[in-house]
Amino acid sequence: MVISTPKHKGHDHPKPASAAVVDDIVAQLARRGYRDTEPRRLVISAAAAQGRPFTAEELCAILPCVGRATVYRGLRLLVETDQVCRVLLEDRELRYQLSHQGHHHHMLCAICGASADLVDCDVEDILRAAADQAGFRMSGHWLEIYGRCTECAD
Amino acid sequence: MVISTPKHKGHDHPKPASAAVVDDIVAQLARRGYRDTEPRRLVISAAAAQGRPFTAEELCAILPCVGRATVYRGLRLLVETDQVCRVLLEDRELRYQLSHQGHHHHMLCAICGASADLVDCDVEDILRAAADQAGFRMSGHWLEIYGRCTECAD
DNA sequence: CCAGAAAGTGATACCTAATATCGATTATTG
DNA sequence: CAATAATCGATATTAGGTATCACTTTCTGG
Repeated sequence: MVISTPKHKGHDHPKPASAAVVDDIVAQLARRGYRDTEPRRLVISAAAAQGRPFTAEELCAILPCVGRATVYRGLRLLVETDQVCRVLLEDRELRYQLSHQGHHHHMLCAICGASADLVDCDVEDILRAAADQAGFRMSGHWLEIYGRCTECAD
Repeated sequence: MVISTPKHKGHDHPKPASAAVVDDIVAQLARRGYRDTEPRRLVISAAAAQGRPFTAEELCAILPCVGRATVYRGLRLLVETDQVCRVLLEDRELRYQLSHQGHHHHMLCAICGASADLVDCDVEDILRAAADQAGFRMSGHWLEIYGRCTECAD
């Protein structure tokens, strides 16, 4: 079981998005036929600069020069192309986060909002087996884990 | 526009809510100091009559004689007192369902909308262990399983 | 059993998050 | 460089749910 912990310690602040990361995402999109536009880059860049899961509205506030619809469209596109994943907080607020590709789940800190990836965990096999036993054919699932990260442990 | 559009096809019909079930829930509420009112009973009765997870709006449509706010308040109360639990569909639509007490998860059929309970599964221990390994102290989680029920399996 | 406090109700206003519309703008490509 | 298809952004709209507040009902205790 491999854990990829958040790279920021403490109450982090947005860090400048590396141009390389943005370029890479833009390239991924280009490969699928999506254009390289200024507003799109701004959305990607702002998303990449966040240290933890963020809301669409937060991005809108950060990018007053980009239309609201464009921010939402950009995020949707990024989710559809697996560049960004969505996480659900306990109060059902929807947030976004740069995706570290591949199937994984998130552990979300209720205190600082940080997120840690949980990969290579065998929950899925267990779920599938349990579903099977009930004659249920599992095709997908949604799982979020809530708690406190190391730093907020108390 | 509010129409009760069952996005579900299939095999079930609302069954008459047994008076005993309603009485029992009303009694549970009374024990906590909540009053026994006509609109409340209507909400409980309608909820109990559903064969599968339903939305608040559906209940509103079924109970045109009960105010919208009252339906929502009633559902919230039932959730808070563990009489009803909430389930999330894949498109993040929120639905409700009479609770069979105790911690459990739901398997939701994407075809007919039916829900089956998953109990006595050890997912939680696994999740807690995985979280521990990351120094994450798990306090809660949200899990929904999507797939096809036995009848829709074909 | 009855008055009145407290809980509950419902019409409606409001709110938030998100999508749809549509004319103007921009990126590609021939 | 012009054509055209994608994209943008201001704005309207929708969905789902909460807040308000005057009115009604339930329950209590004298």
